[in-house]
Formats: sequence, C-alpha cells, structure tokens
Amino acid sequence: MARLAGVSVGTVSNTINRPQQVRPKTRRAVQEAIDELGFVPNQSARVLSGVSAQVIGLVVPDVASPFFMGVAKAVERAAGEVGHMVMLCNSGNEQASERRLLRMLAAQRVRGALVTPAGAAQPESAEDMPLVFLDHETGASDCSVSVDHFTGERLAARHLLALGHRRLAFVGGPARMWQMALRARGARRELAANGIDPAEALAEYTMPGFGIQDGIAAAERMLAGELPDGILCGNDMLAFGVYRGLARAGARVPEDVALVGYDDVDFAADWIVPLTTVRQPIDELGYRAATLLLEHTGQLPGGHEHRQERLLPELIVRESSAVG
Amino acid sequence: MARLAGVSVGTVSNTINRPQQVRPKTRRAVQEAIDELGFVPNQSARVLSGVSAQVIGLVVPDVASPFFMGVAKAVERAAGEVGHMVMLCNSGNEQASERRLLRMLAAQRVRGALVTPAGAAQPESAEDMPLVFLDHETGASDCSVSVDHFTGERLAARHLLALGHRRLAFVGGPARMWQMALRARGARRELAANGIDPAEALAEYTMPGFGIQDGIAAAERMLAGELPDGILCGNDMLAFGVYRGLARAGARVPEDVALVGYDDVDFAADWIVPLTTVRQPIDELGYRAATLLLEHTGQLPGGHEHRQERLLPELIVRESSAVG
DNA sequence: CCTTGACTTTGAACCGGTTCAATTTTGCTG
DNA sequence: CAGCAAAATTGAACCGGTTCAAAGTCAAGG
Repeated sequence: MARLAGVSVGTVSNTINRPQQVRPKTRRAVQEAIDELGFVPNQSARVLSGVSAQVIGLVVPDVASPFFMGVAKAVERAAGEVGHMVMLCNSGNEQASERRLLRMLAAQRVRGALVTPAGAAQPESAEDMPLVFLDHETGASDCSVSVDHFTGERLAARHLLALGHRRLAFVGGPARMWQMALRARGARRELAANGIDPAEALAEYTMPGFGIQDGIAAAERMLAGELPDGILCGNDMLAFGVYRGLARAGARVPEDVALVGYDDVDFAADWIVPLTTVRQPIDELGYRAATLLLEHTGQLPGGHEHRQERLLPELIVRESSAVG
Repeated sequence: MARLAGVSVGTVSNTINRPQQVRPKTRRAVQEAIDELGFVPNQSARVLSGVSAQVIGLVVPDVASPFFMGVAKAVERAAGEVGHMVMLCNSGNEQASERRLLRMLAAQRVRGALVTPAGAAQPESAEDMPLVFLDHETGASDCSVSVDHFTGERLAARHLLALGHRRLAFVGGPARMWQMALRARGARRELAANGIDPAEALAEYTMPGFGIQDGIAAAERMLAGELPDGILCGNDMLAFGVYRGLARAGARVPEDVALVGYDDVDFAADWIVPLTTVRQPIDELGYRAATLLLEHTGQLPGGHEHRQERLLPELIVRESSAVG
C-alpha cells in the first residue's frame, strides 16, 4: 500500500480527493509513492464506502445501428467530460434481456442508466436506479429525451406541398415501430392542416422491414399504378431503395418525383442524387440524455424534478426534392 | 439485509453462489427473502472481496464507425453469454485519451480489456491488466486478434487479374492508416507474384481521407489520364465515390472498368451496381477477441500462454466486377 | 442411547477505500 | 516561551459482500 511508502492511511485518501487540505510537502511525498508503486485506487472500494460510481449504463435495442451508435458516441463523450464511463448493453429489443441488463447494472451500482425501452413498453422503474428514457416519451414521473418524429415528418410533408406536389406517398417500416407510425401520422396531419384529404392524396405503403430491399419493393408497388409526384420515406434506407426501384423503371428523381428520406445517414448527402431528408439530432439526443442523468443523480439538494425534453429534427433539403 | 429476513449471513452468500450445498428448505427461505426485499447483490462488494469483476473494457478509436460498431456488438454478445458486461470507451484515436481510459478501466478492476491502439503504437501493457489487441499485430508477449489486410487485398487483386485486367489502380486513404498501407502492399505483391511490375501496372492514389468525396476526387484524377480497367479501393466508401466520379463522366462499371471495394459495408450489396468487395470478419474479430480475453483471465491453472490470431477476410464478388 | 462422520450453518476476518471525531502539529500572538 | 486557534494528520468504524475454520445438526450404525 501507498501508505507504507508514505507515512499514513486516510491521508492518502485526502491527498487524492481533497488535496487542498493536505500540506504541500506531504502531498508531494504521497504523490511520489503513488507514482512509484503505480497505485491505482480501487473503484470498487470507493463505491462500497458510499461514493457513487463513476459509471452509467446505456441500454439500446441494437448496438450496431448507426442511430444508436451515434447516440452511444455522444453519451460516451458526455460521460467522459465528467470522468465517467459507459456500460454498453444490447437488449436486442427483448424485454427479458432488458430486464436482465437493468438488474445487472443495478448490481454494479451504476450511477444510473439511459434506456431505449424494448418494444416501447416502459420497464418497471426497477431497482430504484435512476433512469432516463431515450427516444421514448414518458409521463411526468420520469425523465426522458425524445425526438419529435411527428413534427419531423410534418416538416417533410410541408416541404413537398410547398413545392406544389399533391399526389404523395408515404413508405413506412413495420407497424410495430412506433416511430414509423408517428411519422406517418405527421404526414397525414400536415396534409389535413392544408385542407387536403390524406385519404385521397397520400398513398401509404407499410413494408415488412426498413431496408433498401423494402424500398425497392415499395417502388415496384407504386409503379404498378399511377406514380405519385412526391414520396416521403420513413427512413433513408427505404428512400435509397425507392430510388433504385424507380430508376430501374426509368423514373427520374427529382424530375418525375420528389423523394424525401428520414435520418440523414452519412450517405444521404453523397447518394447518387443527394437526398433530401429529415435529420435527427442524434448527437444532441445522447448528450442531453446523459447530461440529464448526471445532473439528476448529482448531489443537488432539491430533489430531482423529472424533466421530459423533446428535440426537434431538421429538414435538410438536397437535390432529390429540388424544384423540378 | 436479506439476512434479517432469513436467519443467517454467509448462508445467503452460499445460497447465491453454491446453492447445492445449502439445504433445500433454507434455500427456499432465503430465496423468498431475496424476492421480497428485491435484494440485488452489490458487485462492488464482491469484487472488493476478491471475486473478479464481470466486466471487460473495450477501447476503440471511433465508436461510431461501422467497423467498430460491428466489433462492439460481437464483443457485447460474447460477454453477455458468460454474464459479463462491456465498458465502451472511445479513444478518439488519441494516445493520451487511451492511456486515461485504460487507467480508468484498471481502477474499475475490470477483468481485462480489448484495445485497438490509437495510432498503432502499442500502449505500455500498463496496469498489469490483461489486454487483448484488436486489429493490431503484436509480438508473442501479447494476445491479439487481427485481420490479414495484406492477404485481403491480394485476393481482390488476384480476382481482377483473373478477369484479365492489367491496367490497375489502387485508391487508398491517408498514409497514416497502416491498414491502407498493408492493403496497397498486398495489391503490389499479388501483381509481382504474377510477374507483373506493380510500378507500371498499378497506379496508386493516396487520398487525404477515406470518404465518398475522396473517392470522387480520385476518379477525377484518373479521368485526367488513361482510365485503368480495374480499380481496387481501400474501402467501400472510396469505391462508392469512385463510382460516382466515373459515372458522371460516362464511364460504366463494370463494362469499362471493374471496381472492387473493401469492408463489405451493409450498403455494398445494394449499391446501384452491387459492389464486389473484401468482407472483413468483423463479428468474428470481436467475438474471438472477447473469448480470448475471457479464456485467459479465466481461472485456468496453467498460465495464460499468449496467442496471436489472424483472421482471413473473404472476397465477395458482385456485379461491379462481373465478367465484362 | 451414544458415536461417528457427513452435511449445514455460523461468525469473524478481510477486501481497500471513505469519513469524521479525536489527536497532533503548526503558526501566531502576547 | 507559554497559550491557543487553525490546520494537518491519524485511526477506527464502516460499506456489503466472500471465505473458511469452527461449531452445530442430523441420520445411521453399534
């Protein structure tokens, strides 16, 4: 123990945590011993004796998706800024798995956790560990940071309407994804708000997945009938697929049909026809959520009033919806 | 404490860790108490008393890159299978940051860590914590799992040669990326092995970055001279960019020039012209590395002989290099 | 009924820090 | 140089488990 090298015991603790109240001379001596022995304080011991852990948990449905990786990166950054670390957990979108992970995090006595609930069902606020929900709306009894998918798609729809398009389509992913449902609803609402009947002017395609192949399939279904003049897609992959499906059949973007995606993945700007899309504030989402958690679990005297933040996405206009 | 509810103290520990040596009746009683109190054992206490932590660290240069996302997911899975958790750390490819993170991991007394060293420099095997290097070759005194970039590009080059292409080009990323350098070397070697002088038959383009824009720029430089009939790219993004640059100028793939990428990102199969590419065994890389670490830190009696594994990438042939 | 050995359970020491009341030192003041 | 308050240091209790020797329980055999 460093204490041998130096001369004391709790003084080492003071030197590390409250240097200002240790005499410079002593401080220096302890420091030397620390360096010499390569002493690294045992966090477990600290946590055990009541200091809160410098760790937060992050539970997401799919680690490998670009969306959550962006979030993870932001969370890692926010945590790092205050000397914390992040435990990354992949729930695979299964509630059982999610429960298990939350319990493990609780066992680690982490400072708290950020969770994107699997299946959109709220996990029992279990284990009394502070939680902040990510991309998931909650009541006032919890903290959350979410993105306004509804308004995002309204922006996209408004854009197409402003360009004069009136025969629209919405290509969405599987119904179980509530984000997709919200976006579809946003599109409908925007039409209605402009006195246009969505039932007539908006053809909705609900695909079984949300990848490029699904987009291609959607395009093929469109081509079977009268082509819309503006297409909203639930995400960029679908949009890329739709583009390919249309291009194969000779339909041109944006001349024949305007195309709008959602997410603004890295690629969107560099796609064959740069894609107009709705950019999610991914970084901000992760950063704010982490900050919220750290604030709340901080030693604020007044108790932690829960907050629900909702972030606004942003429409990025590119060539795929350029004025024909 | 659960002990109150039950009747004892170390017995609770036994019930949890060595149930078979606790009388069924007692076991049941303890279990009930546990359930009732929602008791979750404190991992810090366990670690402090000598049981090794159920946590491993993962330090990568960029959390948000598709490559490391895949790795992270595989690592998470491998860890999860044996009840471990993963601490995700982003070094931002800075050595200072990496050192700090490794020290923090050591402070957490994690079981060990997987590291992709920033800047390819080997971190001092610090803190005596077991490390396994990811995508980084080491001497026999360490564990590592890497991918054979050299052979990967040889496969790609061999493929183009087999198709009869003789005027080749290699588009690489910045010189500081040793992976790119290795790949370029692989291409040269394959030509040489076939009695072709790389200096004559292989035009090398070293771009400042490795994104789509860089690929476009590379294509433009090619177009200024005589077009090659086969192009190897250091990664898929570059290939996509090259494609766009060529397409704009009217050059067709694969009719006028065969194009090969590297990585097999999600997109490659669905690109306008499905891209021939070299697939990295990303999942295997992460999974094997994690397994290696867990094996080695396991309580094997014989001591931990270090192992270096090298994984082989795989050539995926698609239309971009179809027989013209 | 007493032994004996196998099986259970207990209790105390320990892990490595933090904390804080008590003690010792330091630095001034008179 | 004594007297004192402020500053620095110490030491023991504590956090919540694990471990293991010792004590206790039980059932079968003598």
